[in-house]
Amino acid sequence: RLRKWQVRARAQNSMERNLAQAVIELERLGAQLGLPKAVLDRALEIYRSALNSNLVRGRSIESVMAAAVYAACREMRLPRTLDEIALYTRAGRKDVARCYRLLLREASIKVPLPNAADFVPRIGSLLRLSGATIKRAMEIIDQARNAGLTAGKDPAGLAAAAIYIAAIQNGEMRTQKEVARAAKVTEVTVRNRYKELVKRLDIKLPITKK
Amino acid sequence: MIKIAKQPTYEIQNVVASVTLNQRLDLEKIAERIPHAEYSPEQFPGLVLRLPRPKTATLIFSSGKMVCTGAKSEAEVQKAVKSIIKLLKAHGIDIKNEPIIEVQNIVASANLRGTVDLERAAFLLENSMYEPEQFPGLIYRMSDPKVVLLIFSSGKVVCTGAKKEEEVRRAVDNIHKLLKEQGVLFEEP
DNA sequence: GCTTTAAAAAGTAACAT
DNA sequence: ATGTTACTTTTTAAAGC
Repeated sequence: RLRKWQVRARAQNSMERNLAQAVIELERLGAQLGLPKAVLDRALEIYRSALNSNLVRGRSIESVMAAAVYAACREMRLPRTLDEIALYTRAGRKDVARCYRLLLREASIKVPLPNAADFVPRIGSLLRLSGATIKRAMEIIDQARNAGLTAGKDPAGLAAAAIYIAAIQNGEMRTQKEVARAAKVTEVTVRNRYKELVKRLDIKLPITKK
Repeated sequence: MIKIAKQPTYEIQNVVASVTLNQRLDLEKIAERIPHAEYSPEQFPGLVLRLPRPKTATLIFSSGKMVCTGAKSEAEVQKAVKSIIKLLKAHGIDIKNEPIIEVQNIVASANLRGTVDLERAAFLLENSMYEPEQFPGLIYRMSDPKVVLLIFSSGKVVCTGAKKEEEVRRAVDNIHKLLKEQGVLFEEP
């Protein structure tokens, strides 16, 4: 019986040690990404469930915590891409992505589908655009979804294109380069999405040629 | 007018097979004698032999086991393995046993002939994963046959993990039926 | 777990012209 | 601004680290 108690105590200790290290990692990530406390709390909950399901065994605490933070952001509809989070992690995007998929499948974490509109406020504020323009961009995204133009597309790219169009329509024009940088996608992606939206949604733009 | 139900079409794109020769092979000797053989043991233990026809790449190991990839059919696998053995023999490598060939994986592309609402499909299908931020297709794990399907909004599908062509056919028919039942496939040929 | 090989799908990216 | 090449996802065996 003593043996059983020792095994249990040892397991408990290793879990506590793991969690202590995970909290340090979480605080570091939270500070670098500037995430609100509610998201960090949720990320820790997710990490705890992963730990209790033995999903951390054989994986780095860093990768699993990064995946938990990404899952928490997604749950709470915060516009953070996986690449952004992986940037602050020693492990690469590939490893964090793998841990994230593990959380979805094995820890039965449910995450809402990414919505391009969720990215609009953040990109809009980075570009110092008006509330009206942000609202217009969200309308465009809504139209795009109804027209079936969003399937398979990167939500950040769609948000960038919608903002690019909305800004022009509201006389607050930003270049494709500026929008692309704020949305963390390439100019080519902004251009491709923008062209498709204008064509398929019959969007009329003020004479902005050249 | 007679309604002709548009059946999904599919095409096998890649067949991977393992081959057992039941004899050890000297990869160094093969690499020396066959100039286009690629062999870097520090990088990978297998020697790579590419055939132009059928267009395949075969990995050869010192244990006498091989992995043939790139064939478009099981018949092409047979041809490729025969060619490899003939090539080895022509370079003085003795092959005495008949190769035991086993298909390990079949990859096929398919067309459902319609568009798919991936967002709704992701909610309705239990074993699915849809992360457009990462990959444009919806990943669906089918239990019978046990294959994985990558489904795109265009109605194009990739089926992988099958070991028999029959499994590909069933998987494509199953997903076609399933998506129709769930009302997420909009057929428009 | 990684290394290597092939192949499709559609999207995004990097670098060249 | 367009074109090319390349990478993302999935599957599968092989021998060894």
